[in-house]
Amino acid sequence: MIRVLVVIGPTAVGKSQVGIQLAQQYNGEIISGDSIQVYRQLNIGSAKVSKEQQKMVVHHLIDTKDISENYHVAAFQNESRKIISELNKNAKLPIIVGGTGLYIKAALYDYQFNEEEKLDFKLESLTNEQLKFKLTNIDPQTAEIIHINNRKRLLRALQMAMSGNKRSDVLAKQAKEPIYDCLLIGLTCQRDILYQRIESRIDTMIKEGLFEEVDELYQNDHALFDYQALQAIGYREWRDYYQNKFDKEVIVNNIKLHTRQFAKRQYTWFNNQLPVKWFDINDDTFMSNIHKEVKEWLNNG
RNA sequence: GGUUCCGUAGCUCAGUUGGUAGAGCAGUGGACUGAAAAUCCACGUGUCGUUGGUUCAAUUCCGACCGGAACCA
Repeated sequence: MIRVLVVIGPTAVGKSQVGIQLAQQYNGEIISGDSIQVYRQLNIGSAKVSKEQQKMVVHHLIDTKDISENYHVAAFQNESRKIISELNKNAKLPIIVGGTGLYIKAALYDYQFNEEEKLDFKLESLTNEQLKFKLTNIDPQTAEIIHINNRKRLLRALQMAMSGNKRSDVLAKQAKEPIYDCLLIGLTCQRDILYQRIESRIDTMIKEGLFEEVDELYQNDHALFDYQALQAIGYREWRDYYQNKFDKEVIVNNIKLHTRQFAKRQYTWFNNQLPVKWFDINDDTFMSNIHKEVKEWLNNG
């Protein structure tokens, strides 16, 4: 089994730095497990690793898309797996570093996506009740699981069912186990400390020119906020600024608020979806503990 | 100084024609298989400003006091 090292954790705990250290020590290359850092134009707000850091260690899946493109799990799974097997051929240790739980799990586990799905059944005009009713008829098992208010999921499940790939069937075929020999290192710290880190990280982003970054994109393209990529925290909030709803101070506070809420959701995912070994970054020995863990893992099997 | 209004959950406010109260936001927990930095779900006891009075019963009515706002002098 190919070995894959993974560094995860909520936003602003310091994953990038740890990833770089591990890559240097264990002859690895980094695969970014992040749904936003793939976009070339989103730099400051996505907390992308700097050019200097990218020179220290090879980083993959950063700056691979234009903001006008839509990115998604299936693409990430495909691309990351290709890189993993290539690195393995060259005797490099693949290290996934990122905070997008679904992407990382889809790469590591037996998630299956169909090659080409033509999903264009024009369901947008239906109400949630109608969607749920239709889904109950074709794929009752899935209909039971998805809450009626979760329109996005209802739509997706119905599209799948109508294209002949019932979600419940697809899931039933999967082994639900990792396809790699992976070690998941989780970085954490006390909640209030994390929230402080988030606060100061965003203040730093503003100083580094987050607004200017957004403003330049907006001046070039007033349809900016319609792009999927612009749903990213740190970016989408500025729409309210251009619509004269809030001033900059309120926008910045909203970015902080949304980032905190995001970090909490990340914890929920990591704690319940993946077998993570957690290390507290405020523990003086956390880095050496991680090394111990990694070495043990590399020496086994 | 006078008049009027306000003081209820961390915040913004409803409400009880007198039977000790509930929304939104925040917060916490959870779900998650092609938007995931997305989307969705669950969870609400708080001396109803303080203190007297009326009453079987007061957060609700009356008085005083404290804090805040507006207006008049």
